[in-house]
Amino acid sequence: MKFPLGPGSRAWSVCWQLEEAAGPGAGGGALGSGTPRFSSRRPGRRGSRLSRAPPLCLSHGGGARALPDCGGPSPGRPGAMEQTYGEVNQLGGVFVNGRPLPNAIRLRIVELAQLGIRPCDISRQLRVSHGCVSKILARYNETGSILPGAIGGSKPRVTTPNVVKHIRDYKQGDPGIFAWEIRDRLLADGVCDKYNVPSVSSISRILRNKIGSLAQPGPYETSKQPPPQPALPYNHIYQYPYPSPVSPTGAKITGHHGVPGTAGHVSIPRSWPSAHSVSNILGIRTFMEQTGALTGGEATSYSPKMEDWAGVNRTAFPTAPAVNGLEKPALEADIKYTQSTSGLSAVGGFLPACAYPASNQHGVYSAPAGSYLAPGPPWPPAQASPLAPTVHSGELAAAAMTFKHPSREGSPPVLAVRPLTASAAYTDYLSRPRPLRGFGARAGA
DNA sequence: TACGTTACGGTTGAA
DNA sequence: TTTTCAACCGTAACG
Repeated sequence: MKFPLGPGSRAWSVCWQLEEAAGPGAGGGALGSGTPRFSSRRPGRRGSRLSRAPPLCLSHGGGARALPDCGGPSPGRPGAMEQTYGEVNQLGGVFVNGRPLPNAIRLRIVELAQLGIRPCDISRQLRVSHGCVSKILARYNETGSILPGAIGGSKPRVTTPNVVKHIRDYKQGDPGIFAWEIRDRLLADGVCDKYNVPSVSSISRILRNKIGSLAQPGPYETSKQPPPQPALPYNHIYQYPYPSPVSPTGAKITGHHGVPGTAGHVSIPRSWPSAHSVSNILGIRTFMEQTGALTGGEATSYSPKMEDWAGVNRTAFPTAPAVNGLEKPALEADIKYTQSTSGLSAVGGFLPACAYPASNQHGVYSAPAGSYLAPGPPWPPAQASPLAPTVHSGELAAAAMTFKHPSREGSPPVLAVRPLTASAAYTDYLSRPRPLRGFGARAGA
């Protein structure tokens, strides 16, 4: 199902502002009465189902509605037509195709799994497809991060000017050198490491295209100015802890994302192949602690546009002040998933522990997370679940989270303990590392 | 029934 | 400014 909600927003802004306290009896939450909760099963090939779904609009007080009710500016964002598209999956959950689930939901998935709830139950309870639950849990088990990967952009260039210069030097020094020899020398000289060394074909292309005429000075050699580095093809948060301490530009790799370090010219490709490295997580965490961002409450002056959030995707992180660049996503969940009760408002405090700042979920699900869960009849519908009743969003959010699987690195887990309402015992209980059940558990086992 | 995998349509952002 | 490309997303279906 789709519900168009507003034009002009790549910053998706699903305008479903659900009843905050929509309980089981509150009319089904986002899915208003009369709205079919389930997309009809569509035979035939996969993938084309979404676009055929009838449009829905989830808006304040009215639950899901047909299209005409969906227009109108957002109360919180004057002038912005909070009209965008969302869809309802077979479980009645709302999602935006192509966009990550809200961090609050991702967090809850992990939390519930840590509480021993089966993934299938999590799937049903949160109304998220089990494939998604599986994916998130698997990723969490593998990386310790609940956050989605980096969306968009392209792979970092490995043929940085510095590399090209070295290749040129090698070629000039030995015109008969083979591309593979150049490659080896790049590695041996520390110009590149195994993660960012150009392929032989790339080197050949460089030799052919850029260094075809060795007599010609390189584009960056005519000036003493350092070559303009490609503007950090991927943001700092994707920095990968290469074995080599030297970046292709010779710059030292800074430890933490968001720290401009060498003025943002650390030409480290992002975390290819892994953008979810635990090191990133730890680095972020450490940095957050250092900057005090975790304790920050100043959720002010944040750009409402998710595109402005450096580091949200593959944008260069240093484009924004480091601290803000971190705080913003860190607090995003607080902003976006605010609940009158403790709810999931604490999720922001957990996010910095993850590999990425919050994804572009700003406005994607601009509803309280609890409300996200609220739509539709309670699950299980008519009976008290042996698991669910003990799991309230507030409790969960108040709990401590382990964002680093201890088994992965043999070090104590990094805990993002929310120092609020959780009792010490409960916090301790939750912070105790244990493998997640079901989906993805094997990855961490 | 539970769960891993994957095709699919979609979004995103760098080149 | 627009297009292309390759990454990622979650869903739904398959096994």
